[in-house]
Amino acid sequence: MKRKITLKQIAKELDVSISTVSKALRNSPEISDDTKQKVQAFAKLYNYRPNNIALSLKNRKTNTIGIIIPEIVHHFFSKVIRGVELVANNRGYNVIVGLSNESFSREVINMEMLANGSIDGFILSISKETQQLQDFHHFNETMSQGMPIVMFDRVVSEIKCDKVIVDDLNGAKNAVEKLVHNGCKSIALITTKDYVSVGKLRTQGYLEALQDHKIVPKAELILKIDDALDFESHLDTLEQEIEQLFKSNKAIDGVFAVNELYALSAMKVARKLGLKIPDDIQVIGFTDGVLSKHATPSLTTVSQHAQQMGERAADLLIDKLENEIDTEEEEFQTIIIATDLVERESTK
Amino acid sequence: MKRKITLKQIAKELDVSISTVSKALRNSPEISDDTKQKVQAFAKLYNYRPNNIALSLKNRKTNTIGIIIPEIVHHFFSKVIRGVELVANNRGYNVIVGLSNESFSREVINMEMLANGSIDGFILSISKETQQLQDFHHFNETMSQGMPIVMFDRVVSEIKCDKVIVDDLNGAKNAVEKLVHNGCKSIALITTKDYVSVGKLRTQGYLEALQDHKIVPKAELILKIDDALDFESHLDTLEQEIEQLFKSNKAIDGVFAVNELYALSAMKVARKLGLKIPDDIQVIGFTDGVLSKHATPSLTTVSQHAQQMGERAADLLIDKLENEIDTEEEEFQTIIIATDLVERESTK
DNA sequence: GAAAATCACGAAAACGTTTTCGTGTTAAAA
DNA sequence: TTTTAACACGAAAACGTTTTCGTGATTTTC
Repeated sequence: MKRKITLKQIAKELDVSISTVSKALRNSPEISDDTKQKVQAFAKLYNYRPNNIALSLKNRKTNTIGIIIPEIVHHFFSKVIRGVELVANNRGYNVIVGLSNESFSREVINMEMLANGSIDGFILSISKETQQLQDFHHFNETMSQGMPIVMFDRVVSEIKCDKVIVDDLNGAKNAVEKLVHNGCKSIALITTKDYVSVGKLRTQGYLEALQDHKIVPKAELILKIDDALDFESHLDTLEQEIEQLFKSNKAIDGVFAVNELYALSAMKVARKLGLKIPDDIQVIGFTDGVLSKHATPSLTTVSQHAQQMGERAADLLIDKLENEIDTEEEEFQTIIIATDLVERESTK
Repeated sequence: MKRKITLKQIAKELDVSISTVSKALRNSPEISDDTKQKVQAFAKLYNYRPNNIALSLKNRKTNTIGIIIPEIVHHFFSKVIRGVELVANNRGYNVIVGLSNESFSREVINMEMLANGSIDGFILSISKETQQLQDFHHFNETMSQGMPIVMFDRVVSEIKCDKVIVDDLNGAKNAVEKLVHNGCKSIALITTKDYVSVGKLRTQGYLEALQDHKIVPKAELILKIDDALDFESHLDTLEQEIEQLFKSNKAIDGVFAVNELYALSAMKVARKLGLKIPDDIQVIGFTDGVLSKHATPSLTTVSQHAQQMGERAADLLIDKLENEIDTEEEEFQTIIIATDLVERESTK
């Protein structure tokens, strides 16, 4: 088990100085061809690679970007990561992943851990708990130390930074309009409590679509789920609430759900109540994940282009990192990613 | 935008030496209480945190582990990552994620990128292409430079290192036995080509189970899918092949599939052919992901405990990193994670 | 043949830490 | 009072790079 070879060792072996070795390897004109050849051959033989840590320290630049997400076992977030990885690697950067598990304190700890020199900038989506607590000091602190942040999906307007968001409002609006055009007269909404920023916007899209078509929204058609930290385990409750909704409103012929799981549950309950999809009732969900694609019937969804979000976020961050020219007068962008309606079997 | 504060700056402000500041902050008895208080107060005020990069360079230890996986948009792998993150963070380590996208060259590049000082050790699952090419030089090189590797799930026996694997053989065997006990007389197998190590083992488990019950395996009941790099896009072909299988063998009353997608496709085709699940035909899949849980009918699967795999792998790696006592005579462990059969609606 | 220019290389600083060792000052022991 | 011990701190090296600047030797120029 030999250690990695360093410039110093090469210098010693070849009886030249460290500087000569360094220059020879970088093909500096200062060094004679003889010496260059000798050094380069030796380096190749021993498979020399410069130590990244030393480079980071010297250049005060790690070429690594940190990404903090609430949850990794999640189609949307993992697709975002893939997008970030893709452009980051192409542009010579590494990616460190930190998980907040939807917890405020873990978000803070993870950020502090990475902020001390490990990375050059952050890409993140804030945890539910942080959204509830409305405590954003860690973002401000990080940025005030000159470390740029790009937020995606779950953003907070109070923080001035680059952002990449989904056009939640119009995505929802288009989906509901689709239902209206398909002849739905009584469209239910299954959404989250309002503190979840994206849930709120999607709800708003639903309302606007109805208003545009002169349909008066009815409160009894709107089901707001309290999605406590893990909704996976509350499937029963979820289904019961939906069943209640359907039973109290027999006229429902369309459902818009703000995520896949709600939509799938709605379909399941509908089937249980003997309703045919899409003949008796049509369903559209938000978030185009694996579940939608492989459900039976497959689910029409609003696609968020998660990978593209990751790519844009990474480009935004790296651009900022590499253009330190505009030191003062920071300009922040917000990129809005349009959604697509992916039509499948759950709508006519 | 102030830069992060350093020891040097504190020293200058307080008119002491850098060493004094360092010692004061680490509560060295060499420093008087007066000075300590002064320094610590100042450091707190300016929110001083030691620079990780400098520490890494000094200690020749990054406290970061690298994890290379073929694909992140995948329930199994993201669960493994979560497991790794969990114990890594608990034990004071960061996690860097690299994606090979099932490509040999990207696997090599990613490893080289991280191996030059960025991390202390690897946790990885090899790409399909690497499995095909049988080129493992990068693993050997990495290890010969003193960087430990822990492989999980897709491992290769030629490489001597710690491993965490699923008990694929017995997992498959148990599943098939379950089908036998449930009265299935003609059990089909949907698997991959043999170069995929796990596919091969699961196939073997199927065969052993049949033999144990004196059932003679029939070649026509075994469908080997050539899962080229992305099977998501070959759904049609997949379903056609399965339909062919079912039509040519009307007696089939049980199916064991080596992954979720194959199992789901089998269910879909069966339903299309008018077969009732689980009455006419029972289905079991390998890999307990979201699809299985939310399918209708929900799918009985072999659970691999992905998160636990990640945890064990991380512990294995960190143990090795922190016990450098046994320099020579390396002992390598292989941890076998037992599977569970999660019974749902697709079996009786 | 002397001055100037070119060449080929080395010394040293810097990035931000920690730690070993040395040293001047004060307090305790003889 | 002198010697010794304890105290409080600073200088410097080390981790592995890159880069600026200096310098001796050789070559060119007039």
